[in-house]
Amino acid sequence: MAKRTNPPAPPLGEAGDGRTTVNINVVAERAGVSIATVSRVLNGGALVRPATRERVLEVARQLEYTPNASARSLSSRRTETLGAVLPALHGEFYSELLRGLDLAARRAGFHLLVSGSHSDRQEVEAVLRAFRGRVDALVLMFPDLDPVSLAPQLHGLPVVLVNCGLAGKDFDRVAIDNYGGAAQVVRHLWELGHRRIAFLSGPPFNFDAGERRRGYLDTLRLLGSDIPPLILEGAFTEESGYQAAEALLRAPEPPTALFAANDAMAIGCLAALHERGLEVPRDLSLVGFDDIPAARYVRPALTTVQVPIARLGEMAMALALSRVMGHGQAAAVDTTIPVHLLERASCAAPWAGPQAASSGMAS
Amino acid sequence: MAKRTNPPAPPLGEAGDGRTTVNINVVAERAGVSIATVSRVLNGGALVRPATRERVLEVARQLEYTPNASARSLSSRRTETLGAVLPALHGEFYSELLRGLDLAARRAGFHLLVSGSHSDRQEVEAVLRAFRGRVDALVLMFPDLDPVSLAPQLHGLPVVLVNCGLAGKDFDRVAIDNYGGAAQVVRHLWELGHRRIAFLSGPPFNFDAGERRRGYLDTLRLLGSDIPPLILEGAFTEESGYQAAEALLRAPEPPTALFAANDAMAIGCLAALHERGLEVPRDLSLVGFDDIPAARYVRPALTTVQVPIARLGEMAMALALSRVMGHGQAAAVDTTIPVHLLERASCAAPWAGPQAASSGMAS
DNA sequence: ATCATAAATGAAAACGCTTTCATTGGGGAG
DNA sequence: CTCCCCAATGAAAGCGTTTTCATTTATGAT
Repeated sequence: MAKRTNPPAPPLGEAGDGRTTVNINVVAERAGVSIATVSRVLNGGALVRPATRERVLEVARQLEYTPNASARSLSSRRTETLGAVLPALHGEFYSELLRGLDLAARRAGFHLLVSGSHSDRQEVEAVLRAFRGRVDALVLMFPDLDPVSLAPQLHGLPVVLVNCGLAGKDFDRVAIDNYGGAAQVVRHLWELGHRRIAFLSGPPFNFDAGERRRGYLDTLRLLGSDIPPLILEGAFTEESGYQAAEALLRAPEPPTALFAANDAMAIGCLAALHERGLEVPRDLSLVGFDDIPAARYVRPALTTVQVPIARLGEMAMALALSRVMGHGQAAAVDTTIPVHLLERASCAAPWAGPQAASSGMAS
Repeated sequence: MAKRTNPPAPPLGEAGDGRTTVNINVVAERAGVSIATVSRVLNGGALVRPATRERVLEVARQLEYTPNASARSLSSRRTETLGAVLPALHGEFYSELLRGLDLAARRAGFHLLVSGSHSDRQEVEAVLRAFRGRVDALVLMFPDLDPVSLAPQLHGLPVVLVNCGLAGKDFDRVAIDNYGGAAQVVRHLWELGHRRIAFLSGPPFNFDAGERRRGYLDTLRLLGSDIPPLILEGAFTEESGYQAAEALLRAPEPPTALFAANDAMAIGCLAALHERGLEVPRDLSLVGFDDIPAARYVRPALTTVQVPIARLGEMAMALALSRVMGHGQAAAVDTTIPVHLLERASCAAPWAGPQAASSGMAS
């Protein structure tokens, strides 16, 4: 508070006080050069005589000088920091995403300012505003918000959207190939001989969920299925998977395979089926999506779609960084990360044959 | 680069250019006051006439003015940002920790600058240096580094150490009650009737691992065990758990219970035992530590110690924040977060009774 | 009304850096 | 031996705030 009350102006070079922060002036004086030269040495390094450079560097090392980041960004208008605004920070998905972001950021010498736990639009806007002057670009992810409407808050910062629809032409975007992954699942089941393939969907407005559903429907049609698709509504939670399984068993003509839009729901199903004395994959083939760690531990181990989430993060960061370095503002980029099916133990050829009569299923 | 090349000085109030950043000057001019007043309105808000305040606020809103963070911190020496330097960002543990940190930070209106993936000391030092002038305090976690030796890099920033030994008197510290958790485990097994309780340890220099081991040993002694403790060396990985189980089975007098220093190893054990045709808990009682999600999914579900990791993060952040607000520099604080045993299905009374003869075990 | 006093406001000096522009010295070319 | 040019350096002007200190303007008490 009363830290700046020294009109006598502390004699620059003096470390006398013992606690005077070492700034560029001190280094300059000690090295017998101007602050401009110190700055040059520490940055681009162009146009400094080797001898001078050495001297400055030596003094800086000796004094343990570290440039003040705020001052630097104020002056240069670059923060060397990227912001990541996510719906949450914990959980398998975001954790991996973060790791990818961090990896790519550090590789480029950038820092990562994160913010999670946003429930409503208000909060997101507040954060976006607060990030002004703190970051050089943003990586945004909203499973359900409309990103374009946020544009005004962005103050012209480069933005990369992760896993969301409608990039518009203003933002770069990178997403998982949800559609393709779903297609692979359906194809796989189809090739095993399944014809009655049900789909357990995610929350209605979630982007990933929608894409996976679309993949399921399109592929079924593409394969020439003449049986109407069966879609159960889920919510990406284990609980909702459990309930869906119960509903499934009450269906007049139960399917021989179930494709759950994520692993959590698949695991919920598994529990429900197990309780009913049904066996996977004998009585029902089951596939998930995401390949969360638990998928490996359930019994039977879950066949699922492996999603390279960390790579998603890395790509997003790379895109953001390339905007920051910004050589020539090219048009918005839209990247899709491929995924692949991981066959484990929860699928088999249909028990009662492709032309399953509904009777054969009970017990 | 050539952004500042306008000697004619852009007429302040003019949005004419279309892209002139709105700063405090513009707001001041439009509101017909000095920048000092604008600053006052936007900050403490003391000593401004209500009418003036309203006018300024209105103009600011209209112009969508957001103060520049760099300038603000340069001047005020506060960044409203906290740094978290962790060994990694992904994985169950860090993910939860991060969530706690984020939660507490946002609650206080602070931002979170994170950095993970540090392999060696060099990198940590570099990050610490780079954080200067970017954060108001630090939350540090090194499972194995000696924190005190880093002090010089810290430039007098407040620091909170998470889960590490030797806080020294310079740093606050918050840790999980590893020791107490281990004690609970041993007691639980003892009460079930187990006397031959083995311990599968973590990496030698890891703090958590050491504490858990200490808890195991002390408690056994305290309970008056006359059987020498049996310690197997592990590495906190599933793989090492698997191998340990094999070693265990070759022991002359196999224990009736195994306490693994973390869940990953316990799960590895489980797999190995299962392959040998042994059944848990009939042939061996098994306990883990951490309560990772997978612990719930393995069969039998793993009895383990639940660790409130998010709370750990929250506490760390709270401590850091209280230093930043810094009313009176009290002595360093050392907090321990309690944990509790979660009984699931992997423990039972010993099969062959407390006075187990080694013969009874095979099959 | 008048003056002391307190409440509002403004001017200007930092904060620590980057970057422009001017200046200084040396070296070669003539 | 000059002259010109370029490499190396320094002076100084910002960058957008906060905060001190002085100044102006209201508020009461007399």
